[in-house]
Amino acid sequence: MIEPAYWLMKSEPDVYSIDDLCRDGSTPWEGVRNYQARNFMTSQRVGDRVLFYHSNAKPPGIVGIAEVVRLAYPDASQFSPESPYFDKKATSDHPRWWHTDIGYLAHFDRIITLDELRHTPELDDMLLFKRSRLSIQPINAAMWHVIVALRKKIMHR
DNA sequence: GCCAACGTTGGC
DNA sequence: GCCAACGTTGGC
Repeated sequence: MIEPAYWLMKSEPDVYSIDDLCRDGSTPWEGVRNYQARNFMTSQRVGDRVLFYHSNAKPPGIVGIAEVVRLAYPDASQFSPESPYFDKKATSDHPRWWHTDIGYLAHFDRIITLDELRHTPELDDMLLFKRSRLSIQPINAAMWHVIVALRKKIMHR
């Protein structure tokens, strides 16, 4: 059996939230226009696990899990002059931007906030803190397990 | 809404 | 290939 890889993917809830993904079941992860994020996405395989992160949210944090349901294919929006994601240097023979499809798995019972992630010593090496603008990033298996365990932890205030 | 961080573009 | 200008991300 092949082990899945783990990822963190950011979305602004005002644009596309985990509730939207829950409603849709799955969605094409269109519109990524950062090379490193694209390269990570093209290396995703069906069955890989995804931490769904709400950025530009109050508070920002991980709100649930999802999975990769379709391998990367060319992003149609790069070819549409009307689209805000249009890229005049992309051609159908040589697409520049690719994306996978992401499927809903579950909401967490609570948000695991950025602040809480920062204060979890096992997560010190998360790219989230070092490369704050990278919207798709790999997560190692140990971190994945720490995070999914955190969601069951009861917060004392 | 502000602004620091940082990725991209394009002139040279 | 450098780097200034510019645009975007995303926390606060």
